[in-house]
Amino acid sequence: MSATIKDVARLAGVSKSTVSRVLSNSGKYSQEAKEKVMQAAKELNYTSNAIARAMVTKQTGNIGFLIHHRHEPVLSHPFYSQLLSAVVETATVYNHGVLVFTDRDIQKCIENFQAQRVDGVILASRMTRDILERFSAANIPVVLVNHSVKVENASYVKNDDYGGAYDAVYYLLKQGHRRIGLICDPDERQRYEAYRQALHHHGVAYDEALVYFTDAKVEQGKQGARYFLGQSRLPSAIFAANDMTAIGVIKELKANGIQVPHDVSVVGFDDIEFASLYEPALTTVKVDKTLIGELAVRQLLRHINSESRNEDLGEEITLPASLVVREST
Amino acid sequence: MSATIKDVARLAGVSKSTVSRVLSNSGKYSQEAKEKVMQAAKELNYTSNAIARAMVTKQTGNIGFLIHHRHEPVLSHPFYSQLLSAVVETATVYNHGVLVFTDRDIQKCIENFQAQRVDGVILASRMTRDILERFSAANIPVVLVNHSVKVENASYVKNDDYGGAYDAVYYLLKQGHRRIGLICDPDERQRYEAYRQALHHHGVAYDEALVYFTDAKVEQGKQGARYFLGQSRLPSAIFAANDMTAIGVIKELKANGIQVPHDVSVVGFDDIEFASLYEPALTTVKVDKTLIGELAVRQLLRHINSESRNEDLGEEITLPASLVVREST
DNA sequence: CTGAAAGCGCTTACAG
DNA sequence: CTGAAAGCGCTTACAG
Repeated sequence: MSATIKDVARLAGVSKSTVSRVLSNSGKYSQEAKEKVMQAAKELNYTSNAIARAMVTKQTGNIGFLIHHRHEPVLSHPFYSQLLSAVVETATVYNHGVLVFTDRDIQKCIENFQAQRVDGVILASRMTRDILERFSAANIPVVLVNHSVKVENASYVKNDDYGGAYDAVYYLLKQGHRRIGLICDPDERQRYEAYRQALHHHGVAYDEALVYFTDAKVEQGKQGARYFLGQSRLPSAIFAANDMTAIGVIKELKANGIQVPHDVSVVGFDDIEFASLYEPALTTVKVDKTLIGELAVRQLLRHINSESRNEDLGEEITLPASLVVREST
Repeated sequence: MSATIKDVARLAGVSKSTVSRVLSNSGKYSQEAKEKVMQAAKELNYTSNAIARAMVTKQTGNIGFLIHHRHEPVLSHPFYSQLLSAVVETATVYNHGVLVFTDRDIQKCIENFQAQRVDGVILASRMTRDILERFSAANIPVVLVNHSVKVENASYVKNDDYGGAYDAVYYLLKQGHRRIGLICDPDERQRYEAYRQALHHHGVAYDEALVYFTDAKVEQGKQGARYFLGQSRLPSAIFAANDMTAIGVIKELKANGIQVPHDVSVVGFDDIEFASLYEPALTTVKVDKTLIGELAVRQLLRHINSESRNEDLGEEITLPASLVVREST
């Protein structure tokens, strides 16, 4: 179908070896050879075959992106779509493609990545230790995003969840709030801990009844709001540790005639694009999804390009999170 | 590194051919051979090498997803992220990976797709005819999403933009509106035409001053609102032919003390997740992004799997669009 | 039903 | 600087 290196060689009157050298710009070749090859390649409309190259170099030039959340696809979640967008753009800059899989069956995803021989993968979902070990066994470099299961020789790019959450709660405290509700994904330990500590440091007793664990979705936020609505006394502020949840909370409160921020203050987490668009605009913890994505691929590429030495390249980058005060508090 | 078919063959005491047959479940093999091979494969932790297979079968099992918009990445736009999500999920079901590229340089993307030998690609962006012809020349099947440049042997999955937009304007007309503004991406010819026709069919003169062409973004929506605000008389309704634009319009109107829908009605287009979350919840034209994504990969797979015959498989699927009336009108 | 052999399109030592 | 040859890990006729 499409021309191969062999066709080019024949037309240029040189060997395949020479063609390969000039096309990949490696090794030595004469200016004359180069011209003939280039000319022939253009004439034949030659495009390189990454598959065949990968066969020998063991590098496909593709990185994998894996995402799932409790067996549900979340690729369209604003947080992840922005992350993926940054990943794809950065990878493209470095001439890498990104291969995406989401599947309820995570084992199948791993197999696919292995079969496709990706050079490395970015894990954007919560993974268990044994899953990480499979990657390690398969000798596939990984970098984990916003993740805390430690495993050797993996890199981490994360947001300062603890700091961000602490700031959020501290801010609420400073505003005079003492009854502060928390709605949090049970996997977000850092945010939960920060909430506890901030309270503790400021002499506010921790009240279990003020904490509601649930998924990071709008509907779950509504549920959380209902949970608080069911209590004899409403918290004066709610830290919904995710913007989608925060929006659900506000909507449900409004539906029950409760004004935000007049009656209850709400702060979210993530600063998705919609946070500033919503009304009231969300006070939230800003997470730099674009930078996270960018650093994740950079870090991964570093692993990939230094496979030779078996040193532990595991590095951990934590990006600062900052509170953005808007209208919901 | 990882075990190959050869290792499995040795351990199982059969030939590579036999291993290949049982592993890919093709051709004939005895039950006995199967057991030995399976056992050996498991023991060695064998995973197939899709690259090597692609080398001979000429099928990588990957499809490409290309997106860009006037040289800007839009992967994180809610419309496209939902589309991609559906594409990835559907592809996964059919055991295909999806390789994503976004680049300002679209030629480079095409080269990458060719080099990676994707089996086909889904084009989610506006493409010019010559770009489509490159795919055709490279013999890569394509399916275009929401796209109108016709090219032979390509399939189209689109939304009934014309019908949806017509319904939206008709609805506004029925509500008694006569001065209806339009804010529209210049590439969305169908929406524009539907606007004109609906007006025409109902005896309302077309007024060029009521039409503002711009990009489908929040900021551009604000600009559009300002444009109308600058006129001596505000339209009584604005059809912002994209939800992001519609939100921008509403925000800007509000900022100027104008109530939606009390003073001005606004209808959007797309029904992104945020449309129903925003306040006022957007009246908009619902586009089934998930179904579009699903049908696009199904259609593409059909092309891929019937490459033998050279018949024109170009098919065009148009999905109905329906108006969803909420609070902004 | 099974195995030996060729071949997919490249890259990379190895000689020259 | 250049070419012949081996080999990457598979699949697929072809014999048997």
